[in-house]
Amino acid sequence: MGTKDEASGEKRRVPTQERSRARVARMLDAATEVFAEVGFDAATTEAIAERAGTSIGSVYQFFPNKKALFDAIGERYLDEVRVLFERFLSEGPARAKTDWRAMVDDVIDAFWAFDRDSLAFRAVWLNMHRSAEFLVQGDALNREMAERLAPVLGIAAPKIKPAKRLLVATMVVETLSALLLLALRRDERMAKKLVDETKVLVRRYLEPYAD
Amino acid sequence: MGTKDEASGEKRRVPTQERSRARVARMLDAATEVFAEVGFDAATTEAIAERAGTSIGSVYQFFPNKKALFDAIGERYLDEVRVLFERFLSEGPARAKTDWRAMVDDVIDAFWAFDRDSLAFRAVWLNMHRSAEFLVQGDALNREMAERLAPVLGIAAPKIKPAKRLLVATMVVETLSALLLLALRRDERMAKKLVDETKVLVRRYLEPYAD
Amino acid sequence: MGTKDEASGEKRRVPTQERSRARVARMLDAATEVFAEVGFDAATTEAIAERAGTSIGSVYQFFPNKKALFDAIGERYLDEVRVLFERFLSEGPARAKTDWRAMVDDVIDAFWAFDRDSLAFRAVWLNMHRSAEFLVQGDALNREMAERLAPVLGIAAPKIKPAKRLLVATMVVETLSALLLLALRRDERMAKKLVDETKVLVRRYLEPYAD
Amino acid sequence: MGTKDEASGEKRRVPTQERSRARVARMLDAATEVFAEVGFDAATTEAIAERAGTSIGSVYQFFPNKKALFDAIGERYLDEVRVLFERFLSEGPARAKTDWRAMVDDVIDAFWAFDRDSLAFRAVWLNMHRSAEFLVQGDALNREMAERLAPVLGIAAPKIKPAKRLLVATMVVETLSALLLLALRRDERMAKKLVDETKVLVRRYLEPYAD
DNA sequence: AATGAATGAGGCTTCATTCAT
DNA sequence: GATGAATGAAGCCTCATTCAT
Repeated sequence: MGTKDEASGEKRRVPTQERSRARVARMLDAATEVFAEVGFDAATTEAIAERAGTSIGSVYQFFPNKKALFDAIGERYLDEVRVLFERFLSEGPARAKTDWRAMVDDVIDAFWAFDRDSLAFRAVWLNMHRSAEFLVQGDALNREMAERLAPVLGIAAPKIKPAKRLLVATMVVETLSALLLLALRRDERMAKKLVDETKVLVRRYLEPYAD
Repeated sequence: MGTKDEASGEKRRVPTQERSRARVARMLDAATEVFAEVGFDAATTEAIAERAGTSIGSVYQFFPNKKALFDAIGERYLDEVRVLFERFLSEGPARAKTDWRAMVDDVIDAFWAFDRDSLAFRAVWLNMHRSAEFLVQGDALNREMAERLAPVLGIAAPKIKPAKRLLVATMVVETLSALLLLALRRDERMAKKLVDETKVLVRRYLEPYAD
Repeated sequence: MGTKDEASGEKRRVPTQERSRARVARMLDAATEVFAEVGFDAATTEAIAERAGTSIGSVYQFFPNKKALFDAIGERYLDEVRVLFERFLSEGPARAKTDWRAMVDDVIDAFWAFDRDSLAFRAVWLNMHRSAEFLVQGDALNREMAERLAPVLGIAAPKIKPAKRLLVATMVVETLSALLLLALRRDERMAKKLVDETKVLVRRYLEPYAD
Repeated sequence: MGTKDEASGEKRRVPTQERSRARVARMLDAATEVFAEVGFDAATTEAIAERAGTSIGSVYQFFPNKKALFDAIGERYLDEVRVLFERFLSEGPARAKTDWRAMVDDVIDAFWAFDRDSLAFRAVWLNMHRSAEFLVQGDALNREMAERLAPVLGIAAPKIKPAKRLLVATMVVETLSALLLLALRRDERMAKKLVDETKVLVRRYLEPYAD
């Protein structure tokens, strides 16, 4: 986990050339968009290649099959999420302790901003439930996020018994995903309301665990 | 709503004979299973027919296309959900007022039991996000559930301003769905923990709105 | 030829009951309409049964397959054509001799009137070219019509050598069919012009053969 | 007209490479044969692909659907017919005036030779009457041929009032098609007789209009 | 490495025909 | 005899994947 070389073989070649790296990035961007827009099955490799400005031949040079594209997107999404978490963790335990309520808001805002722009969130979470094969990958993602959240909770909500931390983290991750996904398909106004109410929900849930 | 002749233009025969009715029920059961297992796109009409113990020809006698099967499942699911809600509503507003906490638990237990057996829940919620076409149907379902929940909240949580009731109901519906869906793909032990924690979450969320 | 029991077995049972006879007639009418409207392949047996006010089951009681319906229509068309010819033949050779020009006009008018109402002409000639199987049937029809026309020509156009009579008759039949078919798919005004010009054409063609 | 991108929305690739062009030509040849042999509906795309020595996938790379193949054949046929007409028109009005009888013979001979080899004629005229959708295309072809013939008639048969020219041309085109089509399905000997008699018919029809 | 033409398995759907009631 | 539900073969078309250039 987190070390590349995933599930379906993901990558055939490690792109050493700079140009290749950029090309692969364009492919992933394109795939993310297409998967987010029409879903995994309706997405055609041709459409992805075209939007990436390449040929399918080139796509298959780096990804053994369609699924590998999806996996790579998940991986990249995770990488970005890791960075996001790193940021909050680096703010120091100090803040988590004293100001956890505001921190919850910040985290939710950060994810909301991130998800709205990147589309990766949508692509990943929307298609994760596709089938058994995807679930493994999906749950892995889910679990990693929970694992990253757990230590934060350890500080912000010290009353949670260590053994239960992962459970609570999982609850939060899953709830947050569902609600942001919902917000994503509503109009601007409603989205804002949903996001704000999500903050309320998470705060109320964690409150008794805090302090 | 609830009177047949839905969305995708049911240009097909309406089952009047007893035997046909049973057959159609078998088809819907089969479709529910297959959609729940492999997702809408990966599900083949052939597989559905086979599992239903009929021929594709017969399936198409009642459903004009694959999507119609899904819509019918959604409709049937909604019908069952309506019954579930009716039950709680008929218990009288009395309980909602005094004993709303226990009532939340009961509702969650009821849905959990229901969802675990029927698979319809899984089939519907998992595939609802597929595409624009499905979203309409999916959000309609979502909205109907929220609308049914809203009045209950009106009694149990009188502090919610009427204008905000639907928002809160939507939050609960969506959160509940996400968490039960999660529980559904975990093992027995973990599922129980998740369901229990879900009760906690919902209660805490509603608490300040109650009384 | 002309004795029933054609090609694909045509009829399974000879309808003795009056009711059955009427029913079969309705089926043929329906088939004629449908074949004329959408063509043989696009015509569904179900549509034919429905328009005939029966069930497919009943259709198959009298016709072993779809093709048999078409053959029966051809047969019935031929019967009607025979009657038409009989009429002209019975007017006596006298007229053919002295007044053949007017007779040509009458024949063409008669066919035009007949074809426009009955639809059978359209159904038969339009679908006759479908495939090898149909061609046999179609050419048979063609030939029978030519054979009926030949003796009339023998009188009206005595200069045609007997050996050539069938050739000329075939020419006339085929030309007439093509032009009436064309007229049938043009609007009223144009149709009239075409029919009139057809008379001119046939007259000019036969003129040197006459007298 | 004549520039590609026809009717059924050629959303497919335009063959630029030499190899592709040859492949497409093979597909059209195959389609022409199959359509001519069994008719449009009975023709299967698979059969066409096989006879063309390719896969259906390749066929669909260039033609969005079966109908597009037919349209392309019609278009190609028209192109060839145009060339044929061009030839006669370029012979100069001189001949049409003095020697129109021989010219009629030549035209008929030319078409007969052309139609016998190309099969396109058969494929097009036989299936043109199929349905409303085909009629448009079919009548367009019919009309174009008549329009090309009209000016020739203007010279050869100056007695036809300009307003009537198109009518006469249409008569000739349609008659000629019907008779050549008939000749095509008879044996060699009979075919020759029919073609010769066709010349007689057309000459006699036009005679009074000439000079 | 890049391209994109070629392949063909497989999915959805229709409809002629059968047969139990 | 009549009905119409049931069957399943077969057709059109898509699209993931390969491979020659």
